[in-house]
Amino acid sequence: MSRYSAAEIEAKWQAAWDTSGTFRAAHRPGQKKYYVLEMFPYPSGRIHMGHVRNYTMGDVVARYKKARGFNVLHPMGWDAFGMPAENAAMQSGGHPAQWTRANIAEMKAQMRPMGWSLDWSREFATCDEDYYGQQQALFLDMLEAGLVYRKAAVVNWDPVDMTVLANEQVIDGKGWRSGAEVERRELVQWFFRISDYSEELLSALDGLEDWPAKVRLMQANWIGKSRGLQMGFALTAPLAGHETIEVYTTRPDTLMGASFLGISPDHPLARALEGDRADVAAFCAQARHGATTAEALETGEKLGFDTGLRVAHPLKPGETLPVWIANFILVDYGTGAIFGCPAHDQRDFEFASKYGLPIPPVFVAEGTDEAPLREAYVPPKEQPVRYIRGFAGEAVQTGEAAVAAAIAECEKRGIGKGVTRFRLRDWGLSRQRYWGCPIPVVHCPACGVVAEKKENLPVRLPDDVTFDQPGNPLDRHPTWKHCTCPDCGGAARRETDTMDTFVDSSWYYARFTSPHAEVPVAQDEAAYWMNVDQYIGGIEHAILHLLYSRFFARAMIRTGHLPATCAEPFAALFTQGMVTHEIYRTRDAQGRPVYHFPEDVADGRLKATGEAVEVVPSAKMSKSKKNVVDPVNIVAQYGADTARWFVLSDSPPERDVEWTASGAEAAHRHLARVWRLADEAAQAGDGTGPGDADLIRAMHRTIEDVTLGIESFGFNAAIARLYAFTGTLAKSDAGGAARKAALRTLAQLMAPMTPHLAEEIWHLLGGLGLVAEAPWPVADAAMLARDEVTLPIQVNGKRRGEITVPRDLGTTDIEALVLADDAVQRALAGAAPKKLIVVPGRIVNVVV
RNA sequence: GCCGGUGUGGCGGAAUGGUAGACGCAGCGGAUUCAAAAUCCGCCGGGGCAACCCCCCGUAAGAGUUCGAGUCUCUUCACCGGCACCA
Repeated sequence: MSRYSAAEIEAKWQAAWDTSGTFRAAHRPGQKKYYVLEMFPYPSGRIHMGHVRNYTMGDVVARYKKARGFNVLHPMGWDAFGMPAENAAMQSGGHPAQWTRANIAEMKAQMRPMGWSLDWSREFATCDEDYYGQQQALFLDMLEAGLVYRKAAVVNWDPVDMTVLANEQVIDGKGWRSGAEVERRELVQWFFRISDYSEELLSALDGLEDWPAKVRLMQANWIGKSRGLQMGFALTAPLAGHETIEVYTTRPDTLMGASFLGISPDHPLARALEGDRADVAAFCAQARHGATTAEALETGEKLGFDTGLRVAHPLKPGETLPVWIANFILVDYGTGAIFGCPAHDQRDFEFASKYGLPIPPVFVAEGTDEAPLREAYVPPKEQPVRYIRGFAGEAVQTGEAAVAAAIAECEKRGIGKGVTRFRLRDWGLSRQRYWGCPIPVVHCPACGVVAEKKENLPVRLPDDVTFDQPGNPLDRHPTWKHCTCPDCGGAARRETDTMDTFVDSSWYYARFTSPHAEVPVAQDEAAYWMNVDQYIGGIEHAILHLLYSRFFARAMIRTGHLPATCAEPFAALFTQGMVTHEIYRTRDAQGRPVYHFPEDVADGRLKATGEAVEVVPSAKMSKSKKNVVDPVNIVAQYGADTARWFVLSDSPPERDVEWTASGAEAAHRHLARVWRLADEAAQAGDGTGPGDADLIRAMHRTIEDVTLGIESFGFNAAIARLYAFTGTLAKSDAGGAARKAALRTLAQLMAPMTPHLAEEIWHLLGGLGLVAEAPWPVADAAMLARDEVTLPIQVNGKRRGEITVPRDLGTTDIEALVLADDAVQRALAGAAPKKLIVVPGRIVNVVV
């Protein structure tokens, strides 16, 4: 009799899997494949519980699918480019490559003891020359296909990271990583033409049935499709080459309610006026400044400036509207100009009220008459309203119908055309950083922008760079950027921008199918392994990473790098919840919060001083709050199986799970109990016992439930069933043979979650080979059916008793038994039941 | 503001329209032990009752559909997430 020793068991079985190459994926054309992928990590140097949960979920799927006979691909790599490596170099010297490589080594050393069934032979880092070189090849092909272009653009400039950010990387006006207030600058930048795919990226969402509806909705909102009318308003007096002002509207049905025309301070006409008139320039400067401050955004005050210009109303001959410059109009949405319809748009209403402009209603609620408005009347588009200033369609119609009618009418009259617009903008990928994939082009004074030749790839990052000053080290490198033009051979300058790191993660899933290929993706491998059957990661990537990847897959199809079937690279997506922990806080002499690590706290007091701590409700583990538990410590204390078991139990995978010391303790206690049961069974004989049939029946029930649980991502429910079965096993008076069979099955069912313990038990009780390679147990349908069923008896829908009857007893017989039941007799009190409902095999309800 | 989601014991959470609270944590009682650790067994939503018989209440609140509602419909409230001068 010995004790459960995770440390011994886990090292042993990890070595066994390695030796037998259990998790090495090989292309086997005859076998059905299954590709499981978890979002690869940034090599920060430490794994955290979030990684443990994410990768354990993927591992459960991978191991389960393998047992079900699939040829499983379950790779791992590193999202290795990016700012933190450069920041580290700036702060403490050293080189980003060195820092990154060391982190990868350290993190891998923490990951391997977790026992995840990863094919490490496919490992790569995005900072490998091999990887980014192929990425450059992809880029060149995309450039040739017209999917990449350069333009001058007002960009979001992060003054702390000294780099450009994509719109998506600006959160509340601040850089997503640095948190610094973002500035606007005009720079020539590289862009991916993701907007070419707006319609397709939107409509294809419908086909992603195994994605969370939430994620699909978030992407649809992000793409932001709208249907409207684009039309020109003619200036009464042309100015600086402007004869008309183009306006986009989604509510052309409200055209008769227009009371002014508004343009953005950045609109070309405003800029033209700015040059001539100091008052306009002053206003525009104020409006631009105001729009970026947090205060202006919160108060949302509408500022306007009447230019004195006027435009003709296209539907009202002889009538004109004033042209205002307004701070709330965005230059880069629509045409940067609007017509204001204050009666039916709250912003326009506020604006018109402030500046005394008319507010004529276009429609009123059915059954009401025109009356002065105190706020804009904006009913849902599908609600019918009565048009009092309509010009197309019925007098009473829905907004939707009116918009369609208005577009048709305007097109007929030649005063505009229906257009579809998207909020999604092109993806700016230029970054003025060192630690990223160099953009493989050359600027030649004679030939212009020239693509690097593929045989010259990769364009390597130079090693000898310094980080002692802000800005782009590539740009100030003494020699790197000086090169010859691939076309004319003359002196030229290399592009010093590198790619946004989201590019790296937009195709890594495809590279895993052929990580060492001489081309970005080997077609036969991609054809076999793609698409990812199950992708697992955090909800925080719902928009950016997933949208970019969907675009990249399409771009790779267009450039011949992926088969046409790979447009949606992630067939199923699962977004897992976070790992949270209570926060322990005390206050220092100044009343500032001081946080404490969980291991320094016991029974609500600091171990060191005995001072009582304040317990703040659970939140995402974060270093700054010190509410973190290091997986390395947990593995050292309890073993990987305990950590794996615990992060899967307690909460449904999509929800947050709270890490508690007592929960981890309980998980470990349970695994030790299972081990003990196996150890006892191993020493028992092979005899029979009175509980054999019951135990085997319970075993089949458990196989069924656990299988369904895993299939449906109900890992917590599967684990609950395993707990229950362990309890049954412990109490069972079955003989040795049945106990051993039950425990071998238990080992198999636990193997996806606690693979090391499972191997140990499997081996101990005479299982053949590795449990990791054994086929999944199948529940015997005959064993699931009971000979007798217990039917609850309800009286008026409330449970009052139960009867146990043979499974196939007829309804009339059941009715007779029910009416004879004591509780029913009591409820009836001599009267006859109004109704008797028998749901065979389920329940009986007596209505009195 | 708009869109979406979630509300179940002290806590995390179970429950194809069919016995609400599986399983785990915490708590309580007991066995074992000289004692402890470890382990094992039992109890564990609220109220009534001498009572583990039984009765009443109970899944955020209110209404509805149904023989039967945590589950479906409507209204309200709270919390969480996403988007947000997007014309």
